[in-house]
Amino acid sequence: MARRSITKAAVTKAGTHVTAEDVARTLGVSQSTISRAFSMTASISDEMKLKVIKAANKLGYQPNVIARSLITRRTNMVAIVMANLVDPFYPVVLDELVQQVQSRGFQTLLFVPSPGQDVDDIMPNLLQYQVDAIVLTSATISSAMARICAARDTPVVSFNRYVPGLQIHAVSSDNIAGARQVADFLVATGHERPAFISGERDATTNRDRRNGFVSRLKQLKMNSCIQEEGGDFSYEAGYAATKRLLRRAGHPDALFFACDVMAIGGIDAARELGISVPEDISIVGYDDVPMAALPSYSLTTIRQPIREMAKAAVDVLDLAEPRGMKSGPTTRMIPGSLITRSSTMNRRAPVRVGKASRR
Amino acid sequence: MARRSITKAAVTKAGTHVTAEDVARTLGVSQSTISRAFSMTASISDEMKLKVIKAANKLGYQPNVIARSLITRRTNMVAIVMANLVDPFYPVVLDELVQQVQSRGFQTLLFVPSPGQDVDDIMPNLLQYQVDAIVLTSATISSAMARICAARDTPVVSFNRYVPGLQIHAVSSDNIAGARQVADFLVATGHERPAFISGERDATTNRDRRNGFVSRLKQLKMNSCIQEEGGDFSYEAGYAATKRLLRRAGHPDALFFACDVMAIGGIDAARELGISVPEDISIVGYDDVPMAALPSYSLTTIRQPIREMAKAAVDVLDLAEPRGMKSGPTTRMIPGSLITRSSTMNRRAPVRVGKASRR
DNA sequence: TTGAAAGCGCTACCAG
DNA sequence: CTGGTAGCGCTTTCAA
Repeated sequence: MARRSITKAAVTKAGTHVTAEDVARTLGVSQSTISRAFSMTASISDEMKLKVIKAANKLGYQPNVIARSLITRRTNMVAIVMANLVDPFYPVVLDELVQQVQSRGFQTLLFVPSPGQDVDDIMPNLLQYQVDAIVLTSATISSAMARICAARDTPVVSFNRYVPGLQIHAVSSDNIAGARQVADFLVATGHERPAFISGERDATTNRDRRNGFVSRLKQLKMNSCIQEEGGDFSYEAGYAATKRLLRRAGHPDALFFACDVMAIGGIDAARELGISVPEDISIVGYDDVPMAALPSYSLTTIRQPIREMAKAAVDVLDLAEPRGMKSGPTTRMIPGSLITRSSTMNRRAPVRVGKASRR
Repeated sequence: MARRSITKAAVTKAGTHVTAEDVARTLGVSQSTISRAFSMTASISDEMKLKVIKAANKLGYQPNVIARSLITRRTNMVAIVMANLVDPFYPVVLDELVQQVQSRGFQTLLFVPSPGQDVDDIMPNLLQYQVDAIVLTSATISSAMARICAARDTPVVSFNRYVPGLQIHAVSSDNIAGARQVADFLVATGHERPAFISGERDATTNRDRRNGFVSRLKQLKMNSCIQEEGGDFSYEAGYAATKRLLRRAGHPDALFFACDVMAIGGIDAARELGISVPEDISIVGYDDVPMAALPSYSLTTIRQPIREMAKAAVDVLDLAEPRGMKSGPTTRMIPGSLITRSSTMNRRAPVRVGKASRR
């Protein structure tokens, strides 16, 4: 026993690893008092609190949040799962999400599934870290996994995807309404042969954008909408699909892409074929990524309100509450807005629509 | 049917916090045994291990890594501090770093300093989480903070910056050598009035690129290098600096920017002024961000070997070792390579240099 | 190989 | 308001 305390004292002296116990000893108070000085709920005299803080600073003491977590059952960590960091849409999403998380006094544990790994595979690992909440971006989990999270009272929100019936929260922009705005706009500006180029076939974002677009065109008595499969949401997919489409007969006069990055690939493909944008063909994207505003592309698109979406997503996790999902799963759809730039033009009065703006 | 209800029961129980104790009780063994089944160093019979794992799965038990951390003093978390997620260089860096961290069985705790907050401000918070190591991207800490980390045996590596004399590891690309390659290339292709447009004035990346460029030009008997201050590494800074520079007399025939994003701003600015790239002026960037390869820009640049840099950064943290910095701070500089595209041309034989390539 | 017991550093409850 | 005391869930001696 004696040997043990000698060792401990030596370690303390070395400056490594100062504990509340150490601070208590130098002050001749109890360890509980040190704890109270760093808690905002516990009652402690201002005088004592000041004394403790001062001593703590001198010794370099910082409460160990890991030890705290063990007893409070809260780690103050939110897991964010994000499969694709490189597509320009996601850095903005991550930035806004992390800001929201941090502004509530929480930290972000970031999980990037390796290629070929799906979210369910990483969930067990993630849950071991006892995170207080989980944000899934452009991904979903199985209903079995959703049940496990519910049983643990760990709220989960899906960002930019939703699965009807799945017992997790969801926040996305209103993709159907956004796509309808595009249809309205293209028809109003005199386009007669619109096409939709899809991204990842089964993603809800893709389906909603396509369905909203096609169904609104039908309502407007425009029954022929060419469709081309891109396969995924990449630049390469947009580029390749555009080349295929434009080489075939019956050229469309407007292309609506499932996302901006694809649309930018589409613009480059059209230009390579000697087809001018917007004189020969109008191009519309979805997202309003930073690149869409560059003068070389100046892409007409639907702006996703990422900041509000991120705020809504983190709000619904209800981090201030002790734990759990209070009110059953919520689905929130936030409307986007049409940003007209010069990748589209009015074919009734052949003047460029919108104005070029740099970034 | 029967199996189904068992599963359901297990999940329900999972809600009430399955601990090693619970698994031990159902198996009639000690809690220590459960612990040993999930440890790879402890000795346990294969038979027992299997039995424990099976029971654990049935009950939905997962070891609580927070509790484990308290005693092992290792959280298996690496903090990554990244101030700017939006500039296209950083998503790639983050992606590679996280891959490296995860591939070693660690997780990433991501810190994004809010505007106006510097890294020293967030370090105390970060250290409370008892992370095993810290990666700072494009940022440094005070020497006082470096000493605190050293005292705690928490290794720190600075990615893409270095501070001579600071007791932390550093990994960056060899910016001086890269800039020299640019100078060599521009002189070899007949440029006579080069200019350098700087980014953030005091960043080591900026200083090394400028100094490497200017000093190499001098060696090559080209003593006049125009310099223009951009102020920061943004598109806007590159755009504005280019406008200022090109409106003044004595037009340069080549612009070397402190980074790609600035160079892209520069291309847009030049085009707006009716100056053709590369016919009237050659433009070179630094980084090789994904956008640099787009046909609209097709930017000649120095490619930073981000994957190797990320690997080197995480390697130097020596995560496999119990703790601490074994061998004093290391500084590694990894060479980049010149990628010639069509934003530059050979002014001796006026034909475009390099070939356009999409992304 | 296994079980019992002692903590890791902290919070939370109970008296005083 | 403060000190004592009991754990949080786990790893790790030390015996058996």
